[in-house]
Amino acid sequence: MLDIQLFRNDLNDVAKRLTKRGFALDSEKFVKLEAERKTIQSRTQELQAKRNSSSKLIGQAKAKGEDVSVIMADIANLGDELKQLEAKLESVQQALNGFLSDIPNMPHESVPEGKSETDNVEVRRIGKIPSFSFEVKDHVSLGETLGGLDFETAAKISGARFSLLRGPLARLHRALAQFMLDTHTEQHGYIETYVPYLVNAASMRGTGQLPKFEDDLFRVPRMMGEEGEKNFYLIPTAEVPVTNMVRDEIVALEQLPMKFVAHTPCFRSEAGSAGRDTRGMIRQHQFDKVELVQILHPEQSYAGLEELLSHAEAILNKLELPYRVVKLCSGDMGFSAAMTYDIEVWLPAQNTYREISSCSNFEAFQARRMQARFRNSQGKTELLHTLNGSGLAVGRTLVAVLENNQQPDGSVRIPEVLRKYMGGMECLMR
RNA sequence: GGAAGAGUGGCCGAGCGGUUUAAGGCACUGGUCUUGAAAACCAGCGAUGGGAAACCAUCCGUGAGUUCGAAUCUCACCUCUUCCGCCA
Repeated sequence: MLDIQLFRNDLNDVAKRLTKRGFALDSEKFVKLEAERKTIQSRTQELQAKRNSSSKLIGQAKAKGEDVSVIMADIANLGDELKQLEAKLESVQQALNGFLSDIPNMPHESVPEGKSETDNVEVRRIGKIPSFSFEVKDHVSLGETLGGLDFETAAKISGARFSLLRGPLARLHRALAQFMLDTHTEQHGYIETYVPYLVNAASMRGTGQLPKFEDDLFRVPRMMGEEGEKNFYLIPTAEVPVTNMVRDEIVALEQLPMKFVAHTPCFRSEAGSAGRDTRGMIRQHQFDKVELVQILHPEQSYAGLEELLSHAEAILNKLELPYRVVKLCSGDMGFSAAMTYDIEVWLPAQNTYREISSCSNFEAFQARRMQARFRNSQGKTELLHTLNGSGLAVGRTLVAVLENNQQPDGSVRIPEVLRKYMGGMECLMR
């Protein structure tokens, strides 16, 4: 959520900056709602003040044993009017809040302008693209050759967009996650966390998945009371539970920066992705990811983003996978982000780079929704900044490892750093 | 699932219809004292919204209700603690 003060102070500027990311702000609606809010709020508060002072007078008069009927008569009808006004104010404030909740974050000044991913800017390419003297196989056929990558059984058990791993491939998947966690905790200073995979609606609102993107989520009904929040949601990323650790908290300055890493499954409905990446395990309803989250002082957030990006890159470097870093243009960024770098890994079978990590600075956008604050050096509360990035998507990393390390006979060389997690195995073969 | 108890500012904790304008303490900030520090003493110190400011409003787990007036009374729900049952 953006700061409502920005809208009050310079609506045109906000509208202009949002246009950059392809969002058309309904300025008129804001002006109207805000004017309504102001009128109703001041009238409401006026009546509340009158009620308060009259009630106090009654109390004092009664204590002295005086007659209170005159004061009582004076405010006889106040209650009804107040009740109506309070209800009205509540609904206007909700409308205003809903209006703000649907507005995406504003891109940082340095974000390149653009409409789609074709306008993204390549920052650097690292690693040498492997050349093969034979026809390269994609991970699906490599899985067939090796055995242990089974989409048919997964489809039987669950449906499309699920995968099932067996044997050494399943172990390699686990090895990747272990390796990532160990690297981030031992070398990059992150605290390992284990978090819930089912979260409430408030958490989803906090990080920006709700109210706008409910279709992307799996909702788990909860048969409980008549009222209240009856649903759990499966997390689409560990960003949600981890970032929400600071929701409704005021943390001490000394606790910053906070750096957390979590390995979790991620669940996405992939609504609207029909027909995209249907082959293989590139786009699944369920996949594992090691996620990096940083909670920071506002002045440190952009340095933090570069650092976090380098942590994700370190994994690719150690795995000897070629990749490139791309800075997303204004039109391609996610709803809550102010700046995003994507890391794309080289996939030989597709002869292209594919996203394997996305690292974003949300500035105070999520923190404002979450009321996540710290006490600054003046002792005042101030909103935190939040960052997160994949470090990395485990399934896609598995795909990249398989495809980039394939041998003419269909076997796969295991990268040096993973071997200790594979019981010393150097090669996957049938 | 059953029973009992409890949720109050950054933390602890009093308050159970009207000087609560949320006591008191801890922590924190400033000051006095001191070579410096500690201690002691003095003062300040919650959050959110509105307002240029004075100031006003809201907030005592959440939501409804009763009342001129609710932290306080009523109802529902949530969370936590203890005990019982079940269970990986």
